[in-house]
Amino acid sequence: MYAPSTRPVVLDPHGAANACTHCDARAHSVCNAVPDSDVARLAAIAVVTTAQPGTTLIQEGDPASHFVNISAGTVRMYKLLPDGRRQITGFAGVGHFLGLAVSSTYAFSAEAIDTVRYCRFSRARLHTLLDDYPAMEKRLLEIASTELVAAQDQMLLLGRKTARERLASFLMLQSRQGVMCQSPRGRFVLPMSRGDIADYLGLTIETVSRTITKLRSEGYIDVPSATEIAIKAPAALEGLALGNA
Amino acid sequence: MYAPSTRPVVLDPHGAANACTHCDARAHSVCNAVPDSDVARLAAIAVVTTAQPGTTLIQEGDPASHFVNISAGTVRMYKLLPDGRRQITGFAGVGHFLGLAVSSTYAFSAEAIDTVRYCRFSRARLHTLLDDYPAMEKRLLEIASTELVAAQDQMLLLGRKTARERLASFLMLQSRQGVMCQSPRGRFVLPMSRGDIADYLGLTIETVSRTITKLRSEGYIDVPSATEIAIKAPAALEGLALGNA
DNA sequence: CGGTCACTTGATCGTCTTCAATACCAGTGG
DNA sequence: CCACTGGTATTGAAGACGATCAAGTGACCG
Repeated sequence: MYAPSTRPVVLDPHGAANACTHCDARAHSVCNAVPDSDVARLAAIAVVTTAQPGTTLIQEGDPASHFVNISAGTVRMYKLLPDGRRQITGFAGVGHFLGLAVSSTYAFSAEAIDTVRYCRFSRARLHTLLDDYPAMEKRLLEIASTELVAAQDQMLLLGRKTARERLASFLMLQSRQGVMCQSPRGRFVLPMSRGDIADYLGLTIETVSRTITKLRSEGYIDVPSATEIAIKAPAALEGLALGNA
Repeated sequence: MYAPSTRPVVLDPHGAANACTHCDARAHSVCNAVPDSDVARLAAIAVVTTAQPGTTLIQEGDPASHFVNISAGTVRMYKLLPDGRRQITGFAGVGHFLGLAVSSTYAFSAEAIDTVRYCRFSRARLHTLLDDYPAMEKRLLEIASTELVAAQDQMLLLGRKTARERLASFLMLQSRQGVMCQSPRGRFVLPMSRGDIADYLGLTIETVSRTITKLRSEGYIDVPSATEIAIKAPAALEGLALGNA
């Protein structure tokens, strides 16, 4: 059904329509603004692609010719300074929509963290669709607003929180997002490396590692493996995230 | 023409229509999506208000019942931690639009820095207008996207730049925005206090003050008075902002 | 003038960074 | 089965940048 590699699968309208109808991301995404009956039109302009870990989906400064919708995996969005310092502005998982831009070029880069399946839409084609589905436009505004709220939270974190509070905030956020997919209560997998976490929280790898170790030794969390986290005291950790000592 | 105090001036359609037609903010704002001929409809739902310095226009957590459009003055948007730490997420000047929210409550607060004149629109009423003017909806999406790009830049600043680089970035940004209104080349007025700048850049008042002094003594800028800045070496300062030593 | 308030300047302190070494884990090949 | 390798994570010690605490300056205003 889906393309196993980077080969697009768009030319068979029925197959493609099914691809959209049964897409894991559809429920959480822009696409749900299009009714099932018309989903073929959406499918007709979507190019389904798979990206291996480390692949660049969007490159800062490139012409903003496409939108991207994630249907599996996790992506990191980031900006770089000329000397290589990196700030990760967010992680995008299933259902997330990338590529909103005012100017003609992308303002950030996006890379696959693990194996990522996604749909590419030509900007121009999606815009013509938008005229027929005002609900979709409203949905885009909703998405942009949500991102804006998240960005403001992140500014508060980066500007005013301590390393400890940043990690607490981050782990609580991940646990909330992980809950949808992961099974055991309060336990989840971090798809990103310590380096990614550091560049997301405005810290160094060492500080992230030390702080996680400390939170573990204090009984807030369990760390079964480097990529797994279990939150043992969610309320207390949420308190930490908000600055309660 | 405009209300001199907090008294709304909406009931005279012709007066109100003129208020919108000749509004300083119209050219830069959402309102330019509405044609001159229909501007009365916009004016009919706008409540023009004046806020004294320090007044709260929007309170984080309150029901998000209104949109706000600034027609004169400057506003600071911010978020607080329970213990009082503050992060200013942005400054909004003439033409800026506030109040985008997904949830039913505002995600941030907004206060007048100087005397601010603004229009309030009921969320519900503006939404009905939006159905008649899809261009206005597009404009809102554009605005949200622009804000998002600015937010990402600010995350890079807060997470990865030094105090020196933050001040350089901030001054360059202010000079760009000031250019529209201020007369002499590269010279402008900062409407906000050192404390506001500090809370915007994730620093303390002392560090802001010291860093400005240093930039002055190094010949990058002139500081005729505490609220005035003249940029003497724009290119070099832009370089600083991007990390060139 | 005396008061307040914002800003500036100075001295000390602490958190996080930097530099460096070690541990760990998965994969590969002897 | 175990040594070897490369990459990632952890831990340790020293250092730096910005925060904190504290005093001093200047402008505005009754």
